Amino acid sequence: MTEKTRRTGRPPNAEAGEALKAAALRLIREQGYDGVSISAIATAAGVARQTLYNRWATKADLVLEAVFEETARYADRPAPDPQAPAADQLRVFLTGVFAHLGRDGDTLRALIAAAQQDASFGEAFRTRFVQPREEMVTEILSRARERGELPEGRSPRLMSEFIHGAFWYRLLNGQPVDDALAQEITDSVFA
Amino acid sequence: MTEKTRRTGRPPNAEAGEALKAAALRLIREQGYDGVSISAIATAAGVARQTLYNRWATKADLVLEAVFEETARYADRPAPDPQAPAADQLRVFLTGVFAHLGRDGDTLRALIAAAQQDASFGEAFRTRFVQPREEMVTEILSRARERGELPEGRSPRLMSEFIHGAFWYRLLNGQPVDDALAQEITDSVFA
DNA sequence: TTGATATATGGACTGCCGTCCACTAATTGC
DNA sequence: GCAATTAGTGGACGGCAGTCCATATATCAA
Repeated sequence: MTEKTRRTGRPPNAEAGEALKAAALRLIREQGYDGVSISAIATAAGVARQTLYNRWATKADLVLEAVFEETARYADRPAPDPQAPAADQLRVFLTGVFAHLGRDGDTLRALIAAAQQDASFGEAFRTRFVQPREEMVTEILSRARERGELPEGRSPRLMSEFIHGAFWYRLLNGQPVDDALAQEITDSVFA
Repeated sequence: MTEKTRRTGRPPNAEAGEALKAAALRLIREQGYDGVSISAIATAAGVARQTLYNRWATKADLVLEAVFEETARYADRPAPDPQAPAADQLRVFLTGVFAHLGRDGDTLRALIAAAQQDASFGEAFRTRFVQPREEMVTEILSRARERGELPEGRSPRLMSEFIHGAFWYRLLNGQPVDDALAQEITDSVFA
């Protein structure tokens, strides 16, 4: 259904898009998400403000894409060894996620806030960011269930919601999201 | 330390404050939190914009106070019977909280978002709203622990974080926060 | 070459925010 | 009554958001 290649018209300038994403990440790390205006990003990238709007509807959409590519570049997710004990898999996974939050937690908090204020961005954020991570945990727990490592009466889906809820709650309330929490969560789920 | 009564000067017009809170709640229910500007609230209340700023630093501070008084008016919290089984206490408490979210969940989501964007409001929101509710659950679970109703190896504090995290996560991701979730959570905590 | 199509730019415009100011109004202390 | 103090009003200001537009630019199709 979708046209992969446009047949005509001036092609988008790829450099402009890359410059915008790079400028957004740089400025936000320097001045915080809310301290950076769309105008400032466009100016820093050396393009017109309208060019940014041509690509993304909001600052949040731009930043989501930039963060997404950034994490992919650093190969953020070493897939957990499916043979290891499920508790270890979960702890390793959470440790990795929490380490990322230590670097970009403020940006993620800002994106969660943006998702509450803009329904269309919220949809994109959940689809591209939230659900995949929730499913990774659900999958670890489902394998654990099959191998009898997860105590009876615990639904992988509900446990995954609990786990994500716990660190969202900590993140959004300014509490530490660290290795100790990863250990506590893991102990609690498999106890 | 704080002076309770001012000795001199024109006294604040109590009606203006009440009119602002009432107008804020009414407009937000009609048009959504982000659809209502500070100017619109002041206009609807029939006062100058500066009068609103004299009382509250941000729209979020005004709405937090209005919601707070509103829930107090409707006597939102029938204290759970401390003699009942802890599982029942928890389920009743969660059912009550979730019913409130059905009415004002959108406003609460907006306040959580505002707390991420304004550190000073975040502090007030957590102190006045989040912590008291977290402590209520912690207390129910602590009593359950003393009476041997809470399985060993489960910290009331961590369980309370899990519980609140679970419904925050649902609320912030547009998933249902209903009686079924209250039942699931209760079963899971006491299973 | 010419026309159709799509992007890039700079500028304009409205609305709101947060702040500030001059002025008026209400209250207390002397 | 009068001065000091605080609250309320209306208006101004600069900054940013989001939208729109005229114009220039780049590419494809005929």
